[in-house]
Amino acid sequence: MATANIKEVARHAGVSLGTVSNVLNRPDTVAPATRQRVLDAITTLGYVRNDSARQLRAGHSRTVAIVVLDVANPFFTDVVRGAEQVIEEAGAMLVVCNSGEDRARERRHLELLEEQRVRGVLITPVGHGPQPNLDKLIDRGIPVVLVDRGTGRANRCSVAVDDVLGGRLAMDHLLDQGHQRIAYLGGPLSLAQVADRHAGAAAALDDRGGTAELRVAVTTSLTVAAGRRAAEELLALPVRQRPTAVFCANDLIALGVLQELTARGLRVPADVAIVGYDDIEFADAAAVPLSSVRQPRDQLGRTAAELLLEEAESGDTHRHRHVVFQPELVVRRSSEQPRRARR
Amino acid sequence: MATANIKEVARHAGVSLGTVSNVLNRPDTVAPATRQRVLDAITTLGYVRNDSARQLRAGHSRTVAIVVLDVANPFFTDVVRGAEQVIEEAGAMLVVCNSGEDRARERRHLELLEEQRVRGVLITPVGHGPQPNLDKLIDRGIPVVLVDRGTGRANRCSVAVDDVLGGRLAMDHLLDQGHQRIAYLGGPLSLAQVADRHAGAAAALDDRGGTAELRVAVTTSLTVAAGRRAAEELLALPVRQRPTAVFCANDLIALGVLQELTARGLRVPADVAIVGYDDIEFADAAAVPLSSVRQPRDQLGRTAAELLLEEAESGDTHRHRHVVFQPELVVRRSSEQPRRARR
DNA sequence: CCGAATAGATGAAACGTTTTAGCCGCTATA
DNA sequence: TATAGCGGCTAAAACGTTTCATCTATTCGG
Repeated sequence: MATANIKEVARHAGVSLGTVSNVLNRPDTVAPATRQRVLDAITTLGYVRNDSARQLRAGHSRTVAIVVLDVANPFFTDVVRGAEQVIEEAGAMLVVCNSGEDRARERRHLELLEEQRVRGVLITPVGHGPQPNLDKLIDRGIPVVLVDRGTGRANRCSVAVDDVLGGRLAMDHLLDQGHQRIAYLGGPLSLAQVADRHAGAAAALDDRGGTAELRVAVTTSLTVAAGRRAAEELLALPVRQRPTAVFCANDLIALGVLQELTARGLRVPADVAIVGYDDIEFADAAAVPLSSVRQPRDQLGRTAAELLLEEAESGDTHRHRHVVFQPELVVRRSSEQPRRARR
Repeated sequence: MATANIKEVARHAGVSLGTVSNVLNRPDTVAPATRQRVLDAITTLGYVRNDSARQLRAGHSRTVAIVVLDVANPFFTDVVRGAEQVIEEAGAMLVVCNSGEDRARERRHLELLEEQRVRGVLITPVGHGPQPNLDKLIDRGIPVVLVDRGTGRANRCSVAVDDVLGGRLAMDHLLDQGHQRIAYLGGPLSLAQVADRHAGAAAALDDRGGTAELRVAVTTSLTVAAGRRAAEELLALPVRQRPTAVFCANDLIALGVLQELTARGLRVPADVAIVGYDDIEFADAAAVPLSSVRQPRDQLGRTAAELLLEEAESGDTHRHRHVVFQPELVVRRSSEQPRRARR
């Protein structure tokens, strides 16, 4: 069906085009009788606003985008749900884009979003370092809020969880359990989350000044499959060098490690202890319930969305803010085995 | 920055407006020298196409939407990834909308998508029965493909997995294990998936003609939390009436049940056997690895996207198709306990 | 060397809104 | 009675593209 437009509605109701627009946008400025006539015309013609035309006129759309590293990662789905809630309350629409930890895909998405003149972008960027794409958006006046990534940059807001602290918490815990050979599993290191959590762990180790050592095994991504492969590598080591505990950059990796170790006959935590990160819903339901560093996921999303809307409303008067949440260690069976001296 | 438009580019390059458009859309029709001049102007001005204007002209956008019941459900995230792949290859963009099993939100999303004149919609609808919103979209010429929902309807394509068969597989398996009191956990029943899986289970029971019984416990949603609550209810039953096996409408519920039962001191599968549905990645990593009915998730998404694009291209000549995949039972520890007569 | 074909570029119309300036008829005020 | 103010409405411009009919050189075949 050739969709009816505002002009046909006007003709059908015997009013001018501008009046129909007023009925739609400022109903109180038009007399009740005419208003009703217009509304009737709208329903009989099945008229539906054309958003392209509105946007064109307005100069920007009413949608907000969130670009995440992995749509299938429960951490991000929770962040998305938090953001969604706030955005929808504001009458806007949230579209979810998946960069898949791939810079090229991220760039492509940002280009498309820029063409669409989106109202704003929430993003967990793939890399750290300079981000020309994001700067371009900001130059164009599109608000950008960094999610799960703190920054000192003055030209954008951010919400984050203190990943260095999170790394510390996990490492301190494992050291407290007496572990001497510990591995950090995660990657790619270009992800700031991965790097920061490692930095925290390394710092905790340093502070102790003991003989414990931290080996790093870099994975290609933060998925269950990557965790499985990483576990295989650990198992390939001579037993005397094999870590007695692993700290994983996220829970998906931890679950992969757990699966692979168990499949190969090792016991968790007796042979190898595991601490994950994110405390996703499935951590608690795992074969051995997983210790994990918990992040306030949906609050992260909600706050990010609020900052974005605030910036979009207030325009130039806006002062960028950087919100940092504190993580929290949740200890479960995967790391809790009481143990004495370890060798 | 006031964004540069095509006219300024034209002026800057000393050509007409139409020529710039040609450079953008049909580069081969313009002389190399001018083309280069235009391209230079584009980069120096930082010109970015305005998609609203393009859409307005074209009459429809280049984005495709997928409306899912729950963004945080791993089943749907996998479907989304499958669809995404196909859509992006075609140079379009996939936006993910979350109905949250809520009819009102679903309707709101569809209205917004209609206003946006999206190229097409992939959707797992909340209810069964007539779907006026979808029919409206179709009337307007927007292709709709039903995901995970077969239908005899002639005015749309669909991809689905045979849920009745899936229910049968699960039930047959549990009956084979000698269970006599079995519960089906899932809801709301308005979800066709939930209803069909139950129908399959009931049919399997009928076919046996034995004394086994199937109790139904309806949950409010398909989440881990709902599963926990359902398990509590089961535990409230007198022991002699308590089911010895439960078949869950999806894996999230199954994981919730597993968690709650374990927390209350029951053993799985010794005291209660569990079979889930979807075979999500975490089923295998659960405390007790979960038996589950596997669905080809990303193929579901891929196929749906392909059907949609096909319809969008071919227009009127399109013949609607209904693709049905077969599910497959994956037996793991949660239901595998060898057992004799059961009482 | 002429007419026709052709490559390359142009100008204007169209897509469907929102917004703004202004018009008309009426009432309240001076 | 003249004027200002106001509610209700209209007409037209503007947003930034794409497309199509048209125009102008240039080239080609004869």
